[in-house]
Amino acid sequence: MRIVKAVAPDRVKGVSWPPTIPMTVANVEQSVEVLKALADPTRLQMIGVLKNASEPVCICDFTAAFDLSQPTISHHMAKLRKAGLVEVSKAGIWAYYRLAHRLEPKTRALLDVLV
Amino acid sequence: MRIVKAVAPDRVKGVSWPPTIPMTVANVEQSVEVLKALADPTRLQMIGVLKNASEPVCICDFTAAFDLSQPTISHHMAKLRKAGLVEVSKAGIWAYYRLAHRLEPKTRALLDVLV
DNA sequence: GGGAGAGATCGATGTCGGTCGATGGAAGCC
DNA sequence: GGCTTCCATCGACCGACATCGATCTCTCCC
Repeated sequence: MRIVKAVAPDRVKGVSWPPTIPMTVANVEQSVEVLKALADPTRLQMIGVLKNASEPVCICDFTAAFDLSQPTISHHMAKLRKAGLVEVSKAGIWAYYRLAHRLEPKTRALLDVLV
Repeated sequence: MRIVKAVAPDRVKGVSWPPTIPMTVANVEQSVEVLKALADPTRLQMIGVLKNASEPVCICDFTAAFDLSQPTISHHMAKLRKAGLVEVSKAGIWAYYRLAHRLEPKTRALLDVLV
């Protein structure tokens, strides 16, 4: 526990203790993008399904599983796609989604913790 | 790769492939709360600073380090506090923040990956 | 008590994000 | 060609959120 009186004299804003931020700006931005993509119940469960699935999953199954409209499901999948978390492969009428093969190691570790 | 024609007949919505969601609702909600708290550049950097700090950090240092107003910094810290990620200890005039000691193991692992 | 400084809260504002209905485009079937 | 189905996109709506100035509370010091 710090003793306040002892540090009071040299507590000048931005001078005594400029906290060193231990990440680069690019690093933070990239992490935040992934975190934002995962910070939604629907999308997190989607990722959970895809991570545990042995084969790509048809998006119509998500539409059936979640009580949301088809555009909303598609919107969420698009977010995951834009974040680089999932990939899509069209097969005739259907669209099959799976986790991206080439995930950043950090992202992969994140998913291993979460799901 | 799936052969579409072969699966077409039994692709009935919600019948053939109800995707099993491998997490409980409570689990998802708790993870999403933490992810939302971290899915902001300012807050993620705050957590990074606190995780690497050997001592609690005065919030005035964050106000000096980030180019944001004092209420905004306070608002972000409150979010981290409500998510259970940080703890505050008042010492005289100043407020010192640190990572919560009793973090969920999953949350701890999350921070280890991120920061 | 009175002034000064730190930090939390309030109220307002602008932007972002989740959701839906409607529409569009592509593939399969008659 | 015409119809159907699946899926993405668009436009709109509404609630959530980041940000700020103003204010309040608390503590310290004179």
